[in-house]
Amino acid sequence: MKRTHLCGELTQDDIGQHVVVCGWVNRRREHGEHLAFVDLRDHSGVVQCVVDNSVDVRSEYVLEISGTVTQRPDGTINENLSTGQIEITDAEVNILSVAEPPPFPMDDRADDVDEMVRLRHRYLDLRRPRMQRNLRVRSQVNAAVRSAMVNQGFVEVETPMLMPTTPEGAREFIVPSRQRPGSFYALPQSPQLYKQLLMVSGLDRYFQIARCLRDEDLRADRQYEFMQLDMEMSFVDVDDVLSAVEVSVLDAAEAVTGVRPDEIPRITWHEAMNRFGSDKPDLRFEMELVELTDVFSATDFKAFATAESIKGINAPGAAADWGRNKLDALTDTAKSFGAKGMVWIKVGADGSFDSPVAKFMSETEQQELAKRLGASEGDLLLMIADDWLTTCEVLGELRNRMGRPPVSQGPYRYVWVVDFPLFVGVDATSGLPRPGHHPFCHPHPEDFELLESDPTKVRAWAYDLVLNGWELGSGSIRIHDPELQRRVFDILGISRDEAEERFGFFLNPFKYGAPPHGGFAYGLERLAAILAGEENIREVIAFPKPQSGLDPMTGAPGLVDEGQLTELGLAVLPPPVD
RNA sequence: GGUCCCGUAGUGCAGUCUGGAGUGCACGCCGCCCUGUCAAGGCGGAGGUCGCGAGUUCAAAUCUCGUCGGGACCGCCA
Repeated sequence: MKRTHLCGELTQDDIGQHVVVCGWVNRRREHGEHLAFVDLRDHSGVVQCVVDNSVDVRSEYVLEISGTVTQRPDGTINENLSTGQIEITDAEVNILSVAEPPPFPMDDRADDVDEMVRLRHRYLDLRRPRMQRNLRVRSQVNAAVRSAMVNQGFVEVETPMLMPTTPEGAREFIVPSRQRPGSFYALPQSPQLYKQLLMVSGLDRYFQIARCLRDEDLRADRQYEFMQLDMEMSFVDVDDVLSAVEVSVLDAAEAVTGVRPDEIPRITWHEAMNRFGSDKPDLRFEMELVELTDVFSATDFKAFATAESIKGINAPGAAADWGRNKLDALTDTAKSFGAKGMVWIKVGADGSFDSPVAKFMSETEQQELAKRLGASEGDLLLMIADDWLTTCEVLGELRNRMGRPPVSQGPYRYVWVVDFPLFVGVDATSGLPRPGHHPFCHPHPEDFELLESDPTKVRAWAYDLVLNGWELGSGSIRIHDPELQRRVFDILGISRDEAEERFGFFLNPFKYGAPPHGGFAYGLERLAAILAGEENIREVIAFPKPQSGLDPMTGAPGLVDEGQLTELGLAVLPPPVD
C-alpha cells in the first residue's frame, strides 16, 4: 500500500512520523515561489500540507503526498479542522491525476446548487462531506438492521426480481420475455407473495433487505426503486412482530445517532385520527384536534347544526400572520381535502371573536368554544364540521400546515399506529367495502361478528410505523385459514372463480398447511434520511432520479434498436395525437 | 391527470411588476504579485442563445401565448 494514513485521522500522536496520504486537492494557497499550502481531502477529512517550493496543483487534482507530521507553529492552529493542530511538512507531491475545475465547490456551498446540476455530476456531488456522510449512514442502517434480524433468528432469503404481474396494488415495471415474445415479467413492488410462501415452507423467520420497484409518480419520500427491510414470521401475534421490528429500528437509530430511542409508543388508528387527524401523526408538536360536537348540539348556526362531528384546532399566536386572502386560500385547501367549508376565528382582546360567522354563535357557544380550545388573544381557531372521518382528515391537514416542522428537525418521535380498519369506506358504484390494506389482512377476532353486519367497524391486525409524520412502513397478521379468507372475499364481492384466477397461485399453497404468520416492511431510505437530517430521500441515495424519472447523468430511459425489439416481439406505437 | 412555484455567465443571485445597448454583484476560473495561510490577500482579465419558439412593439431578459426542464403538493402509491 502506498498510503500509510487517512487525511482526517492524523493527530498530534503522529508527530514526527513520515507518512503518505492520498486524496483530492480541497484548496491550495500559494505564497510566492517558496511556500504553498495544500489542503488534501479524502473521505475521512482534510489535512494541511506545507510545500516549500512551487507546485502547480489545482482544485480536485488527485495527489499522493509524503512528508513529516509536525506540530503547527504557535498562532497557526486551526480550531475548525480536526487535524488543525498538525500539518505535513517537507511535503513531496506526486500528481496522480489532473482535474478540470468542478462545476460546483466540493463543500456545503453546493447545498444551494440546482439539484439537477448536482445529479448530472453526481460522482462529484458524492465527494462532498455531506453526501459521504449520508451514504455511510445508509451503510450503518443496513448493517445494524441486518445484524438485528440475524441475531433474532431471522433467515435472509433473496426472492426473485422477475415475477408474474399482479393486478393489485401499485403500477409495476414490466420486463418483456425474449423466450416467450408477447409475455412479460414484472419487477417486484415488494416480496409480499414470496415471503408468505416462505412461511408455508417452514422458514419460520424470514428477512430481506429488498429492492422494491413501483412505477408511480415520484415525491420527496418516493423513488421508482427503494429498499425495504422486509420480514415475515410464523406462530406470532402482533406484539411479536412489532417487537422484532422495533429492535431493528432502534438498533439502526442508535448506530447512526449514538442514542438509543425509548420504546416506541403505540396508539390505535382511531385515536390517531381523533387526536391528530392523520394515520401518520407527527407527534413533535401538540395542536391536537379538540372535540366540539356537543358544544353546538342545539346551535342556530346552520353549517354546524346537522354535522355528525365538529372539531377544531388552535394555532397559538397565528392570527396576525393570517390575512383575509391567506385564510380564503386555506379554506380552499380545506375544501380540496373534502370539507364543505372551514370556520376561522381570530381571538382579539378580551377574548372577542373576529370571524365572519361569530354572529351565528350564541354567547354560551362562544365561551365554551374558547374554553375547550384554550383560546387567548392573538390565536387563530380553525373548525371543521362534517362526518367524523372527513372532519378529522381535513383538520389533520390543517394542523400540519399550521404547525409541522420540517421532517428532519427536532426530536425523533416514533409511534406505532395499530388496529387499522379492515375496510376503508364503501365503493361508490358497487356498494361493497374497500380493503384498507390488502385482502389478506387478518380481522381483529373481537370484531368477527361485525364482519357481515357492519364491516367498516371491523378492526384489522394491521399496523404502521411512523416517524416524525412520515410513514416508515406497514404490516399485518395475515389470514392463514382458507375459511376466513373465503368469508372476507365474500364481503369484498370476490367470487370463488375470481379468487382462484386472481390469487390462486398465492393462496393454493395455503391448502398444504399454512402456519399463522404476519410481517412488516419499512423503507430504509426514509429512516436513513430522517436520521441523517435530510428532508428528501434523494439525499441518501447514491444515484436517485428526479420527479420526471429521467436520469440526468446516464440519460436513461433510452431507445433500443429494432433488433432488440424484434427479438422481444415488440413494436413501438407512434405517440398518441391529442 | 391536476394546483402552485422556479429557469439570467461554470455556480448562487439582483434586474422582470413599471419594455429602452447583456446593466450588475458574489463565488469560481485564467494571468501576475505575495514565506504562515486555512472558504488567504493584492492587481488585472476572460466568461452570456437571459431555457426554447412564436406574438405584440420603433424596441422584449422584462408584456402575451405556447413549449421544454426542475421542485413541492393533490390524485396515485392494495
